[in-house]
Amino acid sequence: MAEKPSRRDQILTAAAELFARHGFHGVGIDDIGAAVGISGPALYRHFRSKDAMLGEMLTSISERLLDGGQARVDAATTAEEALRALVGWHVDFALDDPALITVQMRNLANLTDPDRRRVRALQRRYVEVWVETIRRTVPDFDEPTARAAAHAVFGLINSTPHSAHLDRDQMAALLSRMALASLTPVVVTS
Amino acid sequence: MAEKPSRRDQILTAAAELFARHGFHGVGIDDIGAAVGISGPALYRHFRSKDAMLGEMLTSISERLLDGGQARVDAATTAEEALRALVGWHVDFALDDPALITVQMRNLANLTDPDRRRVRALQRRYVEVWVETIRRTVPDFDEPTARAAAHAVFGLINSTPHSAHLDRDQMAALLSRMALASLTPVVVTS
DNA sequence: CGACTAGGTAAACGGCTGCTAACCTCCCGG
DNA sequence: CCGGGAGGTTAGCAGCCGTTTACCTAGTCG
Repeated sequence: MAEKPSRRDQILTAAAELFARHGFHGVGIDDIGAAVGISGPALYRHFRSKDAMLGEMLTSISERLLDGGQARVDAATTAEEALRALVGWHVDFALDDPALITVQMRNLANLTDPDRRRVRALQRRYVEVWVETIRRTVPDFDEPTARAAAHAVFGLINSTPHSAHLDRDQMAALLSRMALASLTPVVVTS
Repeated sequence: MAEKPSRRDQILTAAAELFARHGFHGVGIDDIGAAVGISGPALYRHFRSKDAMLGEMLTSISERLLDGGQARVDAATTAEEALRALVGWHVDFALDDPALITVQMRNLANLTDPDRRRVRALQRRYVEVWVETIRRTVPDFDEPTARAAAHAVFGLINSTPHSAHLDRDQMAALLSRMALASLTPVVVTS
């Protein structure tokens, strides 16, 4: 039998799906409770507040993204390999956890101030990993351009939740190819 | 002197910016009023409800996108030209109206049911324009693939609001190049 | 000049919602 | 066997917020 997920985790994944669909303010405490079979205020046995749920959810996802990305880059030997690994990592994440990706994209504004600072810091470090990797493979991108390009690639890959009409593997292949192609126009064009 | 924008339009643009920054539910009626120098309930002289503001905002943006896109495609003579025009059109829109683009991406869920139906219908027709154009330039994409690719390109271009650290023209050039490159990997790769 | 209208105000209401309080019930270790 | 903590429950409060109401201007037009 599978490792039973702790109640906290059950709640977090359920909440993530609801937040992704209806937005943070569009979901009530009672909705989240109902989604895990308990009702309403029982959640306060596990979380200090609704804000705390979002906070924990977003910091954990940001940490996972950063750690995984860093690990892939470290494991790669060439710059091109690193970029491919990074793209693959982010694509897998977006396809396997579309709810979390959606919440991270849309609900940063609903975080508590200290939580938002923490999450932003993690995200910046993740972007930095991308920027360095991009600049190693596309040397004629200056830093601001590489940063803008990284954000654009995030947008491309994170668009997944809006178009699930392809099966997972085809989607992964398509997104990876598009992402990599979008990052190497200079070689072909100019 | 410029054509004075009607009060309604002032309100809509102010509301768009607020909705983009804080989310629909994160903005109060009083905030919107304050942003245009009047206070609170005065808005009800111009709109039936807060929902109606979002509804009008999103239907108008969807109509503009569709009409503009269709026009560019009709004006083009070759398929490649049509695709370039479409990309340029969407990029310009995203760069000139980042708030509207953000709201359209994030706040579909907050629409009234009939409004959402209307907006969805318009969006689908816009996507259809893209799908047809993409398939004319990349014939080996089947329809679902082309649709997924279109959504991915939207994500890429709409990522603009998150990374304004480049000036407008550089940003437009970068996004256009990346978008076009992401759509034509097959020619180069296989 | 008088009356109607467009547009604004402040005050109040009513419902929704996050959170707390008080209470219950297993389960488990000494 | 019994006491306490973990994890539920329902009822209720408090505050926020969209909306309505009643009232007040300033133009404008017959």
